[in-house]
Amino acid sequence: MGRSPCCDKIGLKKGPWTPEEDNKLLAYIEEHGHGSWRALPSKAGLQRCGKSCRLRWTNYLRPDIKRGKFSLQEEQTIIQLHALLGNRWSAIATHLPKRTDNEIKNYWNTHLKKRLAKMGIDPVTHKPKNDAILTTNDGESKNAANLSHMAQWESARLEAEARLVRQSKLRAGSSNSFQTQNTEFASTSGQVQKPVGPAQCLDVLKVWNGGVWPAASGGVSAAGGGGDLGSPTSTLSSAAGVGESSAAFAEFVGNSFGSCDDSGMMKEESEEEWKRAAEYRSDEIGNPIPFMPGLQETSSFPSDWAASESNRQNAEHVPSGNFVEKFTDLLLSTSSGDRRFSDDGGESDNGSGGVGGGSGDYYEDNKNYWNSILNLVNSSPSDSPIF
DNA sequence: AAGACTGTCAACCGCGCGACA
DNA sequence: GTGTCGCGCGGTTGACAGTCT
Repeated sequence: MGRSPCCDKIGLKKGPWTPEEDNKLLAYIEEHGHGSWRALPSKAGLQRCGKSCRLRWTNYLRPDIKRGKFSLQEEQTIIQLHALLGNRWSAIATHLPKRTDNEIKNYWNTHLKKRLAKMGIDPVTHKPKNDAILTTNDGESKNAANLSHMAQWESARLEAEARLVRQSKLRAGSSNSFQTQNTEFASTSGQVQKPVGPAQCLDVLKVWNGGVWPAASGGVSAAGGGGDLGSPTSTLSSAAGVGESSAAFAEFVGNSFGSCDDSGMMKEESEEEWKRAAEYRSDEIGNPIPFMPGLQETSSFPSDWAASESNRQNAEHVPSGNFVEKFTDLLLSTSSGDRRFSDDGGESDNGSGGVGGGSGDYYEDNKNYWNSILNLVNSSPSDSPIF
């Protein structure tokens, strides 16, 4: 229903745009704005459908488009946001203001997806392809299975919540409520009672940032939602379960590219670097679990599990030592310049290489990681359809 | 040198949604 | 309540360029 027939008209040109057509379109939009896309072609003297004009404008002619190679930072952003948002390219594009969704989508499909796959990461789920990873720890297979299930469930639910947020944002107009929205959102599933604004998904990260680090906070804290944070249905767990593994991975990958040039652009050929990153991962730890630190030790697990002393011990059995420490070490060095040897004293712990001693730091590092995401989100345009 | 193969990316297609009559 | 319009989104295609054999 409601299908626009505009592109079915006979006589409309398809295919590549000529410079003349570009000029016509540019000239018209500069003078009149695009107005109704459907009406534009005839007004501008173009034998194109409005849809084609809109695409040409938004993907190519728009003056604020940045073309050329993606920077390392942009790559990281894409991977992180893809982990959180999936194939919602327009949402991702709002965090890369000078890139179009089409460009990001193409870049993902032609570069990033393949690289992730090469490293054994499922580019869809952002999990290691070898699910046995999750079951290698004694007695953890059940939790892992539940977790996987929850992650899928949460992913779907996050989608719905994001939609609600988006709808409410539209209703609220382009108000300045972005920074002032409540923090109720992240508490429990089914509690999207107040889809009042775009800050709610952001609050997921804020709550995550604020209180879900069991070891660091002495248990699943109650930021925003009381004990419900540990609920298997919390949005939080979605962000953690679905997002963090890949996000952590993204950070790792990004940081493992020490060969960026001064402009922040990745040098050719990063493929080799990715390979090395993969080798690093497997060689150093012999177990890829640390790529999913959040899955192992965060509120993705039910709170009772996370709070349980025995399970916490299990969590500490997660081989989060060398890799995680190196990972977070790298992470810190990237998110704030090379600070791995600086102020917070992280290096001393990292240098120890001890798993147990690094546990608290591990949570801190995860927290830092999500701080980076949070910063990313906070610095994103306020009209982001998602955040 | 030439054909085959692969990678890239602009553009198209189909669908869903909100606004509106 | 229903149908139409207009738009935006994500998936896919196909032309072109570069690389390989």
